[in-house]
Amino acid sequence: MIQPPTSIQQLANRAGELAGKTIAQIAAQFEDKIPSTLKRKKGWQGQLIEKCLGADSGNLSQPDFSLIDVELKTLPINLLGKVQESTYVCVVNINNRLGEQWRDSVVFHKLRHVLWVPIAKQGKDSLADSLVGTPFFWEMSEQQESIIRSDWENAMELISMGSIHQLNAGMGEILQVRPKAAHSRVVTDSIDEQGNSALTLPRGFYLRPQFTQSLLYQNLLVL
DNA sequence: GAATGATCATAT
DNA sequence: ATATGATCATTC
Repeated sequence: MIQPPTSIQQLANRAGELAGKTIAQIAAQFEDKIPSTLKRKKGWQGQLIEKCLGADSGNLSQPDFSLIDVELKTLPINLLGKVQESTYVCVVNINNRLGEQWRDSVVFHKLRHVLWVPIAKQGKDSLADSLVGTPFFWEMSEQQESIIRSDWENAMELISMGSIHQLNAGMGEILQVRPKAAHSRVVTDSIDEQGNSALTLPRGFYLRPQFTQSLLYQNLLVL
């Protein structure tokens, strides 16, 4: 068990050690068996990096490194540096904390300061050979915040009106809302437009790949 | 090929 | 049931 980092510098040092290593090299330190595919182990890579860096928040709704308030995100890319997937941020609070302010939201706290760890897959199924790129820190700028805040407020507005059924992945310039559940029959409590209790599919907030791609380009990726 | 909706594993 | 870690797979 690696201790949680007590300073940004300490985290930066640890993260820097990962650059240029393969997943196999990193997993070897923990004697972890590498899955042949992520098909049934979708969170495996992210959790491996968490272990290396000392993330201590478990599944609490707070940034991964609790002592320094930094969130960790792995960023799947290809060898050309192209982002391959959207980035999950957190669950959408559908029937809880309605009326909360942006700066008190989980989205804001998680995205305020993020350590991105790019991971490049070599081929179609070579997890072990995947290369870790140069990790980089990102602090949300005022301009970025205004867009993300607006995306968040628009989504929360619909939900508070009981119109979550109108929410779809096409909305939101940077932050979008998509299903987040074990399968499509899962339901969670919500309210309908008449204010009555209702059931709906759980949703999550995600960052569009276009946005994380721009962050990557701004940070001179070196593999 | 990108984007949306669906899904997988695990911890609490 | 709901939070974490996400990617898969079908549709557009």
